[in-house]
Amino acid sequence: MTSERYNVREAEPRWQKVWDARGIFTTRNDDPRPKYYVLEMFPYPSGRIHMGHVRNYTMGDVVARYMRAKGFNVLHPMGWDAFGMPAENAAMANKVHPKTWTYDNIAAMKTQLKSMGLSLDWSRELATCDPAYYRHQQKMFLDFWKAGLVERKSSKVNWDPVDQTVLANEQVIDGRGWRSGAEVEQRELTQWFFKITAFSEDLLNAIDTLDNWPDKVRLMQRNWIGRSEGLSIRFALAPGSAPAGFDEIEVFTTRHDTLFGASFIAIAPDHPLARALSMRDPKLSTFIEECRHHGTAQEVLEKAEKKGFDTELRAIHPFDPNWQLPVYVANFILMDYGSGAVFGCPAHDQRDLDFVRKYGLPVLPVVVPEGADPNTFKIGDEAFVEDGKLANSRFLDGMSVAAAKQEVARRLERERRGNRPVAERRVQFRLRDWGISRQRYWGCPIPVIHCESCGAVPVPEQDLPVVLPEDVEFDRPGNPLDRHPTWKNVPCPKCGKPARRETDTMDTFVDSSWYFLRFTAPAAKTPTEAKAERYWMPVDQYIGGVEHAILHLLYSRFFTRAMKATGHAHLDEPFGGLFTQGMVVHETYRKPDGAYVEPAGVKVEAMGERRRATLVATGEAVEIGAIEKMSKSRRNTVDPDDILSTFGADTARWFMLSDSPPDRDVIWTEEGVQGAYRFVQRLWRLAHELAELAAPVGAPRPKEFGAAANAVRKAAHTALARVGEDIGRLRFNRCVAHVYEAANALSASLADARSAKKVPSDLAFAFREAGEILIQLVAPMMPHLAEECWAALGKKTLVAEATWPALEPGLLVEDTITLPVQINGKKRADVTVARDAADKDVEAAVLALEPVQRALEGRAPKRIIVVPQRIVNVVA
RNA sequence: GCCGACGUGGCGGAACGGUAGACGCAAGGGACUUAAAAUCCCUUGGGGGAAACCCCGUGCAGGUUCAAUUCCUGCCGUCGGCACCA
Repeated sequence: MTSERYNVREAEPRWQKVWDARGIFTTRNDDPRPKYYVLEMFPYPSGRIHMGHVRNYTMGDVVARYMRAKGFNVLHPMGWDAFGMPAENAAMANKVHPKTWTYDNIAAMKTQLKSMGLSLDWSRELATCDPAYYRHQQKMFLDFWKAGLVERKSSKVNWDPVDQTVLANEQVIDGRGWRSGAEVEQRELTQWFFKITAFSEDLLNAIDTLDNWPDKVRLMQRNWIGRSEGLSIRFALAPGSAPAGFDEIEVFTTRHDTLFGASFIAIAPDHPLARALSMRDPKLSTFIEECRHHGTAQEVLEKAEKKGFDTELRAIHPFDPNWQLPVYVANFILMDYGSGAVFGCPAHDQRDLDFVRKYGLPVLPVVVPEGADPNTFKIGDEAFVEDGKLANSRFLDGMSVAAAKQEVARRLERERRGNRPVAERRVQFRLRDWGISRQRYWGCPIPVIHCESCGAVPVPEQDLPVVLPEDVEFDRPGNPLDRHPTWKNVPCPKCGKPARRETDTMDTFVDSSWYFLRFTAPAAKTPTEAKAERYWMPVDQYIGGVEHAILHLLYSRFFTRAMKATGHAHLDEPFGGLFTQGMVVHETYRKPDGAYVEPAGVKVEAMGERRRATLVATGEAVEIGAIEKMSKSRRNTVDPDDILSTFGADTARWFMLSDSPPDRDVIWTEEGVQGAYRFVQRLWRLAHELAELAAPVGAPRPKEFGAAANAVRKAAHTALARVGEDIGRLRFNRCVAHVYEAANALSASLADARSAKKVPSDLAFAFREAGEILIQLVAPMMPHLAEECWAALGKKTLVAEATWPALEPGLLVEDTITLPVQINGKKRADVTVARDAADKDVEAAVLALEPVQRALEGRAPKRIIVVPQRIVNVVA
């Protein structure tokens, strides 16, 4: 028995050095073994890692180390999502250059990540702000352009009229600019777009092939793409009142069955007709102006009060020339979707219903529930959106919704006006093209030169990369590129006349849409290197936060397709397996005056069942508040550095894996960390105790095992089987539980052996075998401790390089099994039978049981359900 | 507002439709110690009972089933995303 303790601070750097020196995590592209590519979403270099990173990278590292032990050539790289707004904000606030700030942060975070003992191939490190990276992005932009996947068009941005600058959605707070406080306006800018909608159908269909993605993410992506089949209908405008050039409004609808319930037509505030009308109607012009005084965020627009403006134009119902519908301009109609115009059927659409209640328009139900009387069926506060039978709809009466849609489409398709059908069936997607222009400095320059005679001209390939100029000032708002004298003004590559560079940079989502491809050959002179790309792609396991479930993943799926179309990749889907982890959350603490206090400054004590918190510095009582996502504003962050230096990487890693299912939030608690640390020490002691009683390394296997030895082996192999299964599914919290169970069993056996004073050779062998298995099970999760214990067991090799132990399945099979016996669905007894007992024999054994006899009171049972190997239920 | 998830002891959680609460934490009791820490052992969903054992319990209200934490419907609460935060 040893009274020493495991010195984490000494041991962890020591093992990290050993791994480094042997270069065991550097991955070769020409390794003959099967490949496995595991990747965690790369971090934004904010300056310090946070607990979310610790969790994310621990999970990936467990997978990487496990797959390495299973004999795969594992790629596990790391890089930096290094462009973005915070660097510019820091530049404005602290007068530090974005580049300096970013690279300092990278250096600091790299040190932190290294202290976590992650099995990363640092030789492949990349930063997206490095011209060596973004030059390839510029090249691909040009290739995409040639391939017809890039487009320039107008779109809306948040404009701060005081700062004269474009704002991100997060910089708009309650409709006002975050710095100036000025009311934000929408402004139209001509911007660059990637034509992601060219792949709408394919991006949607291919979701079905992503078997190793969470269902919820697949569903979210499907909904985001939002395919709907509907009808595009041309409503003629009543003659006389409409501005010149406008004689009809085209609407898109998926509810053409409700056409006879239509009460109005609504068009978007930026619909061409609305604009034309506003020229002659100052009131409408004011209304449209009001609509522009929102940010561009969808959430804000849809939460805003529904408002409309009656244009006094009238549209003619396609089935009845005498039926006229009012035309409104409405703030909830989006120009981006469909044709920017809808017909409103209030009885069967909640938003339309709310709208007509406000403006006093009629509500006529045209679909009624099966069996309801159309004459008495009334719409109250809620629209009827379910299936039913058509009513009040002339030739559609009595039809189902589906049949009515068919009939309406059939009739209107045949009808022609002005040499075109009045309606056409259309497939509509909610997905919009990807606007990539950002009016900011710290991003990848868009390699285009604007010339008055030649238009937008691609920068010639030999002039790539277009490098960001470093002599920029952030003393005022706006994009410094736009006011840079020499960088901006260049001759046109085509005609040589004075021209100017595109000063917009790319959305940072572009940077992160192909870094996983670049990792396969990070030094290649082209964006990718075909052989390496074919070998490594797709990423077998991608791990990151759910908050990226839609945008980042969808953009990456698009980008990979676009790279395939331009010869830079060979496949469509970049991520074979996806796992979305939950957040790290923590209790909040507040002083009586309401101010938040950091956990590091708070002492929490248990008072029996209750807990109370006090300030360490003053002893002042602090209120324990809600558990929330770690954030600076709530001051409930825990600095990974503090944890790593106090308890070590293994403790932090173990705790991150142990407490919650990885796809759910984990609550960081001081007690939990203490518990993890205790287990680190316990396992270290266990290894040393085992070493005293276990057979030496390489001892011959006994021919037979006694009961005690068998029990030890069984515990170890059971854990081995379960951990293997659960790591494969990333159920790390269960792996942890299995390790605890194995350790508990082994501790108990050791105690027995010690009190018996003599350890027979079969048991000594079992101790060695079980000890090695246990350490190997722990190794992916707590790699430093595992090396230390491995050495304590007398091994001269590294556990990081050891092959995963072989399972003996025979040890897991029992001769007899004990089945729970239920009476009327409630467990009342157990029955032990032979493993392969026939159902009949099981029934007989169950009927003989005393509690069953008692319950039956001499009657025959109504039914007996025997679920083989699981349970027996007697229905009395 | 729309889309998606989640809700189980004092706490984190476990449970192919089949024994609800594995495992950990906390708490209580005990051993060791001059004492504390560390360690080890025992108890621990609620209620009833001397005990055998019984009753109640997985956010709420229903439903399907021999059997529901699990499937279905509705509601309540919390969280994530909503296209310029990353």
